[in-house]
Amino acid sequence: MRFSSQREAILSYIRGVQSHPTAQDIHESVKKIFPSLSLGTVYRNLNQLLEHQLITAIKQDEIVHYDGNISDHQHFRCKNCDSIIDLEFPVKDIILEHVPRFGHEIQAYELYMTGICKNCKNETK
Amino acid sequence: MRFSSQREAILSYIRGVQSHPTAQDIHESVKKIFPSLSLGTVYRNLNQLLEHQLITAIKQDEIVHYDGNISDHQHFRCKNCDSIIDLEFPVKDIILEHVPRFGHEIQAYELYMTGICKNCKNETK
DNA sequence: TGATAAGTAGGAATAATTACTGTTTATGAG
DNA sequence: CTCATAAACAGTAATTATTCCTACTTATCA
Repeated sequence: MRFSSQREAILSYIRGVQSHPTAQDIHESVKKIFPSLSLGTVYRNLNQLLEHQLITAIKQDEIVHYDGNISDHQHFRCKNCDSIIDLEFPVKDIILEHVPRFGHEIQAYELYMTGICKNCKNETK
Repeated sequence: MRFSSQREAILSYIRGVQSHPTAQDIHESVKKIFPSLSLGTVYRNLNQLLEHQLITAIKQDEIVHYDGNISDHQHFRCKNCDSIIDLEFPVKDIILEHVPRFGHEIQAYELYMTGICKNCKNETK
C-alpha cells in the first residue's frame, strides 16, 4: 500500500473521532482539507484500510459505519439517539468459555447490542 | 395485517427452508407458485412480516438474509462455502451474566460468528 | 353485498457502492 | 537524482438492493 496524503487524512480523521462515521461523513469532513476529494477515493481507501486491518467496519445498519478502534471491543446502538457507542470488553474470552462450538472453527466474533443509552435513559427521567 | 395468498406463500417458504434466503431467492422461488409475483411485493411483505415479528433479518453481509426461525439463536457464516448456519443456544443468558452494561439499557443482542464450518473443515482433511 | 382499506403488479426512483477513464504522483531501481 | 511504472486520484457512469408510485384487485367487516 502506497502513501498518499488523501489516504493519510482519511485514516487520521477516522482515528480522531468517536462517532463511527459513514463514507459520506468522512467525505464531507476530509473535503475541508482536500476540496477536490472524490467519494470514490473515500470508498477505495476505506476498502484498502479494511484489507490492511487498520480500521474496521460496522455493518449492522443499512449504512456501513467505520471505526478506527481495532481493539477487541463491541458496539451498542441507541434506538433513541441512534448513536453507536463502543463497549470495551474482551468478548472473545466470554465467547470462548461459554459458547458451544457445534464442531465449527470459529475465527471471529461480533456482538451487537441495541437499546437505550445511558444519556437518553437519564434524560427521559 | 390482512391475509393474502402471496404473503402466505412467502412466509411458508421462509419457514420451510434452512438456507436464510435473500429477497431475490424468495422472489425466484415463490414465483414458481405465483408467476406474476413482483419483487416489490416480496420486499413489502418481508417488511410487514418483520414488523409483526414473524421472521427476522440477518444484516451482516451486503445483502439482507431472512430467517423464519424466531427463537433465541445465533448465526455462523462459513468463509469457505458462504453458508449461514443456525447455532441454537440462549445467548441472552450468557450475555446477561457476563457482559458489562456500562449503564445502558440493553434490549436486544446479536452475536455473529464467522470461520470454517464443520463440513468444510472435514473436506479439507 | 358493498364500501373501503390493504394488497398487488409493474415500472420508475433512490441511494450506497463500485467500475471506468484519463491524469497525476509516490516509489524504487539504475 | 531521474525516470519508468504501478498505484492513486478526480470525475463521472454504471450497478444493485431497496423503496416509492400508480392504477388495478381483493380481503374484510359492517
